[in-house]
Amino acid sequence: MELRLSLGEASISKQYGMAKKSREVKSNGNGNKKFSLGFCMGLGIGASSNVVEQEQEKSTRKDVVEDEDQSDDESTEDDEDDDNDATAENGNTNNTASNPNPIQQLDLLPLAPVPRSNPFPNWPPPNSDHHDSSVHLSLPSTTRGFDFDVNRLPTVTAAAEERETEEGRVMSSSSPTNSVASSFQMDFCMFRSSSAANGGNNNNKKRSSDDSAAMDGERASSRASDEDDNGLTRKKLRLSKEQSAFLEESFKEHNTLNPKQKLALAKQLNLRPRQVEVWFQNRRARTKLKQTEVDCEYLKRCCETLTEENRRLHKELQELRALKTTSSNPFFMQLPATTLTMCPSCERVATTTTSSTAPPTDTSSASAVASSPFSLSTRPRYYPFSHTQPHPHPHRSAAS
DNA sequence: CTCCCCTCTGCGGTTACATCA
DNA sequence: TGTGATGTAACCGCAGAGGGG
Repeated sequence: MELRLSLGEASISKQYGMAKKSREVKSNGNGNKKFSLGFCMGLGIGASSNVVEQEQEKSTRKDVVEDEDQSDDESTEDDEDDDNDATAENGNTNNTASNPNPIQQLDLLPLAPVPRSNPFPNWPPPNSDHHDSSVHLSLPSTTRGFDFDVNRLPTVTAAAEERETEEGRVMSSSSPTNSVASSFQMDFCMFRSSSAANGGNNNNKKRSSDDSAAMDGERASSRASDEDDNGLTRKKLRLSKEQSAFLEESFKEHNTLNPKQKLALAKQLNLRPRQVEVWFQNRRARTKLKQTEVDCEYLKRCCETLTEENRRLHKELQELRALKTTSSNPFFMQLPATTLTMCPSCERVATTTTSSTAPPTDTSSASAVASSPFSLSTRPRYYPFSHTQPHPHPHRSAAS
């Protein structure tokens, strides 16, 4: 089987001209090799076996069940309803559990199109304004305003299957990057490997609680895409505005997610938990980057202000020296030492009279920096720089 | 208790793709 | 229509925490 797979991968990689990283076959930690069955469908030719379809559906169900084990408010009736819906949609009444060794059916894969069930029975949501994905499959994804939401797993109804069968020709002849089939199949790959990974985990490490088992499954599912988009072009999946807005709102509340939150969010948005996880990771990264930019800008302003202050001080010093050399006042030298300071905010020079015996104040010392209004502790926080919190003006108090 | 292994998670960096000017 | 810039989803590798044997 591995040989068959590697051949398939090679063909795909060759066909797509990809520099594929060697992650096609991995150990699942139990010494067994696991691989993506679904990748064979990535040829864009279409799957050929009902058995394969059943396997996909079965693994999908497993994912869904495990996901819903994670959520407290889910009942198993929903699962059954989903199963029924999927079966009804598919028109496939075969007993999927009756196949003892479905993996052996792999060699039937890459030929004729086959009816596909909906891997996510509740996908798309009933009130979704997204159209049946099968309608959009015939459209090139590069078209502007193309409405096919690649984030949603395709729902292929029996009525749409014929159309899709015809469109398979278009898909297979189109460029891989434009092929809707690629994302289509990537999703199948993930479901497939999810179940495989779950099995591996269960064999490898026995867990007593359903929770932990589900966690393993979820995590495996999360990372599954890392392993199983073998040879397929990574499809860019744009989140819808609604999804982004919802995620954004959620991020405002908490910028990290615990597994339950992640699953709930994924379920609510009809995304995979992995997508939610990645979105939050990227969102945190963006926040950090923004903060870095703000800090950078802030330090730049600090630098500019200090440069200006330095320039003024030099100018002031020159004036004082000129005054000193031109002054014939005998009391000039007996005046107490004066330290000039400038408020970086209002840019006014203030004088501080010190004892003539005291050492001159070093305005560039660390203490001066630490007391500077530009200390890092007061740097702005990812919002526009403002002076809403004016710093105390030492020279004002000294002057008063 | 300590060590080792495994899993999970977050992060930094990067890649790949979609979109726009 | 082609192209570079930009935004971002997805990926990779690593580190650290935590649990179990």
